[in-house]
Amino acid sequence: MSNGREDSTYERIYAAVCQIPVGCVATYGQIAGLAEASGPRQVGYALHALLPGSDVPWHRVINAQGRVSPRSESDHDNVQRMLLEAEGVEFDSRGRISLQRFRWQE
DNA sequence: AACATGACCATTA
DNA sequence: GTAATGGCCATGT
Repeated sequence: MSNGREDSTYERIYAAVCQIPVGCVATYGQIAGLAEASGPRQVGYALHALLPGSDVPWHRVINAQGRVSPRSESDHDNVQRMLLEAEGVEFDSRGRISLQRFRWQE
């Protein structure tokens, strides 16, 4: 455990993900830049560690290919697509998102 | 301390 | 357009 205030890299990543507006998506590399993370790998790692009981919209984070990243369990990726569709994000016939239209641009 | 793993990205074929 | 390789760094054993 740690003290009440966490200055970990994860905290910055969570904050960046929370900043993503509804109906938009962001890539791991983009989050890494906003969160000042050392690399996109740590973003994915942070999200994997945050899964249970988090108010962070992790489903709005996708990879640079505009696709949902395949994680250990195949169930979760299906959920992510459903959540995005519920927020207004449209998927391609192959389950791909048009970054040109839905990518979060500050 | 070292090794192996991981929800990635960019380049190359 | 897809598939494969190397490099990035933090985490757990």
